[in-house]
Amino acid sequence: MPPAPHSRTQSIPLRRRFTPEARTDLHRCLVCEIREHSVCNGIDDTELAILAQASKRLTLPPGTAMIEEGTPALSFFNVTSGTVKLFKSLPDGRRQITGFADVGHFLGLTTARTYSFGAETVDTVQVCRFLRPQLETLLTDYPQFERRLLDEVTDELAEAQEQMLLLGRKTARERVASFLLNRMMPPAPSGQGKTEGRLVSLPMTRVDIADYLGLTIETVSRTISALRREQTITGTDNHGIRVLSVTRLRDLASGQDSR
Amino acid sequence: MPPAPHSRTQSIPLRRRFTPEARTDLHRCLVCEIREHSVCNGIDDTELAILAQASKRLTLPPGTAMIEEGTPALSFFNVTSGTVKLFKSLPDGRRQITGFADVGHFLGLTTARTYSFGAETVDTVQVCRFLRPQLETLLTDYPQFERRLLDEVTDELAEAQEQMLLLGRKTARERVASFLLNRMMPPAPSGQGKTEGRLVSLPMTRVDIADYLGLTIETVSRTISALRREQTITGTDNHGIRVLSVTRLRDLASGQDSR
DNA sequence: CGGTCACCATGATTTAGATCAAACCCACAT
DNA sequence: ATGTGGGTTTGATCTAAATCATGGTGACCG
Repeated sequence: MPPAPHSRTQSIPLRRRFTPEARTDLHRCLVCEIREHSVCNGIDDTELAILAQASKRLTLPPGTAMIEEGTPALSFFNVTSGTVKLFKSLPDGRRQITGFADVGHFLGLTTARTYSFGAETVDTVQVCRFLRPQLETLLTDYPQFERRLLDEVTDELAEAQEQMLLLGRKTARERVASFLLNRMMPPAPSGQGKTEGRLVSLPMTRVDIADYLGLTIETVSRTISALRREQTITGTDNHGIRVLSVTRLRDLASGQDSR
Repeated sequence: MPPAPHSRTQSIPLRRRFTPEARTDLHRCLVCEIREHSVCNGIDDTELAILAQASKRLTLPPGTAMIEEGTPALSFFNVTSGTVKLFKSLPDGRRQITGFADVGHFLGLTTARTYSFGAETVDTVQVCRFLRPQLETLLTDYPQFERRLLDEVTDELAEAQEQMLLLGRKTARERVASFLLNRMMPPAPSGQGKTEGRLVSLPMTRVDIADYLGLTIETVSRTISALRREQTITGTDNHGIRVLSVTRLRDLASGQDSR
């Protein structure tokens, strides 16, 4: 299903002169190491200048509110480093984190006038921000960009369905196991394994994990302790956990609990 | 949205020659009363023949398995009447219904080789089926079709996030109230109110509702009984419920419980 | 018309996870 | 060195919803 290149492209003034700022922006996109892992991959190398001018890079400290629930939907972001949490809240303060947007993921897409969700940085985050009208232009001018975005949203929806299964039907143990599994880093580059076990990336706090898994911090804490006790995971540091038995964790996550 | 009987339109002016079959298909799309409420709206009136030839209409009895989890993703469907349930399951049989696809909604979209979810008809359902390659063609040839689909998926994702909030953080009462609210039919066409209260469309069983809300059938049953007892809803028929106080239900759904 | 079956309601009891309550750990500021 | 505060762990108790159990209702059928 390779999306055929579409030649509907409106003549784009490529030979236009760039402001110095635009030139650095172009450079930014050219050397962007996550480009091929994001929606930006939908745009041809030769037309990166367009992309660069449509977006602006920002660096945000931990705990920055990027999107406020209910405010006008003006921006679209692409995460180039760090982790952002997306969430929805109830009037009394109960909160559900609906996902973590890591490197290469987008956020802020909506068809509504206002955002129906909030977004806040977990750690230091770099994003490229697109304003709404500029995103619209990219979508109509670059079919491959639009196609790429469609694919991303489709994947996002599949993940959301998986999370609904977790929230609606899994036990606390199964939820935590699923979570750790999902956040496992790719296997170490072979050769010298630093330590035994695969690393899990956990930049967020227990509160965030609890709000993501539909549990309380106490239950999350107890469950992680239990997994540690029974040697499924190790690591005393809260944000650095190692999976000792991936298969065991997989069994736990899908309810094949032997214990 | 009662699916009005197709009015037999007479001769349709055709510019090109179609096979007889294609001609009936074209007719089907031309008179399709839900077209403007679905992705098909992305295709121009003059090019409906393309759309008609890319799809096939099917009528399916209640309880038909349309999509089996894990099977090759070959089809894409557009619902033109009835209700389809989408779900994911765990090895031991626990099931989470991730959504109900009603008239105008699509199902079967994925970037993966196989479906990660199942789909089964709730009542008698009519769908238009597109095969994968044909869908791909439509997407690349008709940017507005693709855009429309992107918008649909984006909305779907927003709904999924709302459902995650429900599953992760709402009480049983709040879940049932939210569900009834979401499935309320549009307000009666003014004038003579048939009976008091707004009708709720519930073609599915208690088991389905429970699997959608992450509860057991007993809890769903008890909760509906309680709402009836306290005059928030009426209707003794299981599939025909009326909302007496929409505002009350809205308060319940968002946790502003006065009781 | 009596029997089977699918679906629903409701009561009694159990339990997984929430809530309540300390205490600990560690970075950092005074 | 000593508080101070955010984040975490662990234990004791409570409770919302699950589980277990029973009966009802109506559709369909030989």
